[in-house]
Amino acid sequence: MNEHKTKSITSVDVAKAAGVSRAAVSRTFSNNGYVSQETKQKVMEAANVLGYRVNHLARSLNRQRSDLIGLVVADMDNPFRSQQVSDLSEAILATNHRPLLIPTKKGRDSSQVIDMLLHYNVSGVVITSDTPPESIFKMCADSSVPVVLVNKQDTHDKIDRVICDNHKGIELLVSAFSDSGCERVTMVSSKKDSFSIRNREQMFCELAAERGISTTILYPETHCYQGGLAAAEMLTSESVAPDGVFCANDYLALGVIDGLKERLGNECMAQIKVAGFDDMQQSSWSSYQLTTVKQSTEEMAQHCVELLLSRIEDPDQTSRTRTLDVSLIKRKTL
Amino acid sequence: MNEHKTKSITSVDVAKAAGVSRAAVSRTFSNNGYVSQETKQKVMEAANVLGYRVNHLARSLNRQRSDLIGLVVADMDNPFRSQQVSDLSEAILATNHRPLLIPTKKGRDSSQVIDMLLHYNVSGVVITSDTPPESIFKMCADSSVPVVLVNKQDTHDKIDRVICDNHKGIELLVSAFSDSGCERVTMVSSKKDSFSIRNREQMFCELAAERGISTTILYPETHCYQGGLAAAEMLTSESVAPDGVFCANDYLALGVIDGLKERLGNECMAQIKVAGFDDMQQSSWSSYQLTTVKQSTEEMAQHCVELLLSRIEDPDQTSRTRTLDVSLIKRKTL
DNA sequence: TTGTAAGCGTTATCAT
DNA sequence: ATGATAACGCTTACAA
Repeated sequence: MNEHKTKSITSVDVAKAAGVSRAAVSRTFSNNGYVSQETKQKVMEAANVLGYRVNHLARSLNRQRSDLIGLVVADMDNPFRSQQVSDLSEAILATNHRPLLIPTKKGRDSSQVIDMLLHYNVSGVVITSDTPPESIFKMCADSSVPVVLVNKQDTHDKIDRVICDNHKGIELLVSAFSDSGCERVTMVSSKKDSFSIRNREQMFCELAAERGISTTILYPETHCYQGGLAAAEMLTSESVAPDGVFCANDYLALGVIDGLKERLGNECMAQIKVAGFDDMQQSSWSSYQLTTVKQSTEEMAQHCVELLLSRIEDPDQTSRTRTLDVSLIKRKTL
Repeated sequence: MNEHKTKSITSVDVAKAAGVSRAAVSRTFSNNGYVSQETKQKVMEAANVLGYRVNHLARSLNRQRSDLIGLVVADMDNPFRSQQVSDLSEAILATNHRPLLIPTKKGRDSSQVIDMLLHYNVSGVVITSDTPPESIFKMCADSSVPVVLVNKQDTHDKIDRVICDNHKGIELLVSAFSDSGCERVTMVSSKKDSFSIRNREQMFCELAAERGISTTILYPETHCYQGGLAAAEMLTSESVAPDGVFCANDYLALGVIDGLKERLGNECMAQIKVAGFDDMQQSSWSSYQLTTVKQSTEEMAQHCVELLLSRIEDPDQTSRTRTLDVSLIKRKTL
């Protein structure tokens, strides 16, 4: 417990105390180059006594990479998003990198985001925002910063993606609707743009048609709880009621369920089948018991860091796309 | 659009291009020291052409502070927590700092957390974890890194806190229970330790007693949805049913409501008053319509950055505690 | 107002 | 295996 309140302990201090050169200190802490057990020991001891910690800023400056990973995310209010963020940051930490959180709420200027990323020499970037301005990842790619896009359509040279298997998911769902005898199912989509939503929309129509299920699509303003509420209103004012409702994501579905219950009473859920997509935490709550398709955020995070790490190793490999497996979670609503 | 794929543009490049010294470049970008309009202009132009960006790593190394703010948070699964994180990171960004996200999930070694913080010379730390190991903020304080504790009891020299006004909140709630004629209300707490929970527990018992309301306390394992479910089970197996239930936080309350409905049927909520604390997003969902006390996460975030900034300015001022105002949100359950 | 030069704390190269 | 030494890119006295 020394009292150097202001001046911080550097490798020089440790070197002096241990009676070695600062190169030796560097080598012991970076596991790089040769150090004898003996000196390593001495260095460690001196470091402990002095309370020395490697200065990552200096290290990063020298190595030209910071071990920081930019985590660009919009809509953290969405609980599914925050789950993604949580798992991503855990995964990033697990690989000895640090997540630099960059929320892109109410239209933060994308050039600002780019600046943060580039200013800090981030070693990589994960983008889970719904509609990331192309400029962001283009800029990163141009500066040869590894980028992983999560559930985004965009494709770009040297940029990897991980996409959840919407096709399989929709297939599972359509089968389920079909198996429970649904003939007219309405899909709840959203006006706001999003790859996942559009993609699911298209596939649902295709696969439903193949099974002889007729489809209608509703477009509330947003794809969140409020949007679901609005969709429920549209649903109940339609001339012929559908026998099933597929929501582009769980967040919408919860709103739809609540809206339906509000208008039609709690028992209405027995008459109409509802399904969502994502399997967010709340979907399992007993007020909802939503049947849905699960995409594991943990696996997603795992894929992201693997892709990132591999591209940090070898920046010039061609773009890869990892598909995230999904599975049907059968609950009460379908 | 130049093609220096690998070599990045430094202030020297800009200086050359603009025909000035690199000090001039530094001055223009750091708004520090004198620069004539004329040279500023030249520098800016050259920088634009070259696509120059200040290297924050180098700047930080030199200035001995990184403008990074450590965001230490546990339990990001809790939607209220993620809302806090979201607002905090926005507020941090707004002050031209960057949030370094440090989740402390399944007992990450606290020394690891400290390392991350100290390795990067963070300019400050916000801790919203429920039970942050004392060692973390002690270490930071010793290294004179500004720390703000959110809803924590601990107090330490040079460490600031922002605490939500539990007293006022509980008062509002007790009045509400009293006004609707409740005489026996059960409080749902939790075995897991948490300042907010304990604090509310104690105050509730005190204030309820003053009003002649008798209280019982339940201790499920955790203070989340599952804990609420468990509490509901205990509640329904008690000999005499209470006429009111106060949950230490909304997350518990949602579980309690769902548990109650499951056991007693949907209509049971007419018989029993329920209230929570925090006002998380889901509490307003129509399946719950939970009456609760709101603590604004935005204001909380605002307080945090203000305290942090002020302490960065003047590190030696005495500890301050900011109290977060709360208000009663009346919905259907009480 | 501008330029020069000395750091900031590491790491990597090159001798030894 | 170890020790000088030159980067890494920026800021900031101090001179001019």
